[in-house]
Formats: sequence, structure tokens, C-alpha cells
Amino acid sequence: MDGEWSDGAVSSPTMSGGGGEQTKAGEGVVDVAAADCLESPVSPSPAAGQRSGAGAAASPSGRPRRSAQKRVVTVPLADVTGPRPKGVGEGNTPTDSWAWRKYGQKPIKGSPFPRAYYRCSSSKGCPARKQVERSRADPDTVIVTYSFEHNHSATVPRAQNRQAAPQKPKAQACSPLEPVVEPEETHLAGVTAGPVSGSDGMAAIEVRDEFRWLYDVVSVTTSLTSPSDIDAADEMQLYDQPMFFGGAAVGTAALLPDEFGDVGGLGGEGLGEEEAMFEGLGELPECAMVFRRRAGDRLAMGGGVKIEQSAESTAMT
DNA sequence: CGCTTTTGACCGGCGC
DNA sequence: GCGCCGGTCAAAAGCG
Repeated sequence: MDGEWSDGAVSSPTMSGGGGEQTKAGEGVVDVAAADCLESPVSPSPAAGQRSGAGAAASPSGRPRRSAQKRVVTVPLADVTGPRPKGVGEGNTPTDSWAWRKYGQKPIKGSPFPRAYYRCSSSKGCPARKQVERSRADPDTVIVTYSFEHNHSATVPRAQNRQAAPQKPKAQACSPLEPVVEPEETHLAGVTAGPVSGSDGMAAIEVRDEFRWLYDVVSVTTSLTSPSDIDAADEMQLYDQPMFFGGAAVGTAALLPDEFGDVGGLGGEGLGEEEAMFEGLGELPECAMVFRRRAGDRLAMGGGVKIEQSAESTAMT
């Protein structure tokens, strides 16, 4: 069960790009049905005091961050999109009943989009972390990098506390919709949370949360058309093939661009812009979308969510 | 009252 | 050896 991460140990080609280039989301990408390959309820080691220093290199596992176990999940922005009143479960997501708290955000070289850092707030000593950033190659895609597992049960969450409450219903609504969890997913997810039903639906929702900030960036970038954007576009052509899932995300995906375009056209609002965006999004059929996404995933090349694993992880034994 | 988000600064690792 | 980049921590503010 805990082997999922073991094989996940990598040097992270995604970030170690010295040049600041996030590896293109396409190389050595492992297609995974859903993003429920989030984290396992059990962590291999960390969880102790991660504050060995003022703030660096101190990986939860005590290993250099570059060697930290990572799992990269590529998710279409559409998937992560969603209506969510501000202040409602910002970092906490119904995903696996784990709550995430944003603890940092930084612009990444070579990427027009910033990268957000999240930590598990469900448990105090939980080393679980994840990074969320928009794919430079595909602005419509977000890359979620999970690092370390949770050292606690998925049922611990403050989801019962409060903020998660309003979200819960949503997740549950999706759960029932989730037909079946592929063995592969289960394997990756290693989630033992029965009630949680670690499904991509949750993953989508989860990601969607973090992407709130991404949206903002999207609007700006889209309207600005910065050189970086061009660069991204250029890369996109390399892939040519959209990383979305068949027609699953298409429905939602189509909405986003539209919204963004509209927003961008507004000029540089910035404030109402976000709200308007969410309003326009209204209640996205996230459940249905995710639901379908699976189908598309299987039908297509597994576009919905991709788990990118560094070559090392694969080569690793 | 508690929790989460945001911004800045610091430290470590890696590359040249 | 120096410089650059990435990642994390810490403090403050806002919101529920």
C-alpha cells in the first residue's frame, strides 16, 4: 500500500529544470484515470519537525526537497474550475477529506504562472504537500504536484469542523455518481477512505480549489498576451493534442475559455472579474464532468488527469 | 475565535 | 566560488 510513493520517488524533472523550465507536460507522462492518486492515508516517514531551519531544504522527510517523492497530476483547468464562494474552503478540499492550506506562492522562472504551495492542514504533523501551477505548455491545464503522503487517516479532517461542511455535500454528491474506481486508480490512490470514495470527482474539485488563483492569472495572461504566453502557445503546438479528455471536459473547458475571453475583454478589472467568472461558471457540472471525464479518459488517451512521473520514478525499483 | 490566505525574507541546493 | 531558483517559514490581515 505504501508502495505507491515508493515508486514515486523521483528527482522531479518538472521542477529541477535548472533553466526554470517546467518540463513539458507530455514527457514521460503517465496517464491516470483520475487524480485520486492523491495521497495515501499513511505516510512513509516524515511528519516530524520540519523546521530544521529557517525555511529550506528541510523536507518533511528530511531529504533534500529535490529528492522528495512527487506525483505530478495534470488536470485541465476546466476540471478544476468551479463556482466557489470566496472564503469557502480555500485550501481545504473534499478530495480525500483532507484539508489543504496554502502556505506560499511564488513565480516560477520560465512560467508565466505562479506556483502555489499547499500543506495538509488536516493534521498538524502531516507532511503531505502539494504544488499547484498552470502548465506553461498548456495554459488550460494545471499541474498539481503531490509530495509526501498523509500520516493520518483521511477521516481526520476538519471537514467536520466547519468550512469543509459546505463542501462535503458536493463531494458526496459526486461520490454516488462515481460508478467504479479503476484498480489502477485505487492502486495509485491507495486511499482507504471508504466513504470518501477517492474519485477523480474529488480530485477535480480539490484542484479546482487551488486554481482560484490560477484563474486570476489566466485572466491577466490571456488579456495581456505576454511573451511568455506566446512561448506557452508555442509549446502547446508541440503537443498539439489537447490534454483534455475526450468530450468530457470539453463541456466545461469550453466554458472557461469563453469566460476568460470575456473577462479579458473587459480590460483589467481584477476584482469583479473573479466574481463574474464564478458567477458565469455557475454550478458547473463538475460531477457529471468528472464522471464523463473518466469515460473520455479511457476512450481517449486518458486526457483528463495525468499523472506525470519522472523517468526516475519509473526506472526506480 | 479560529482558520486561511497573502507577502516578504531566508536558506539550501544545484548549476555554471 | 558565485549566482540563480525553488521551497518553506513567519507575520499580518481578512473572513466566516
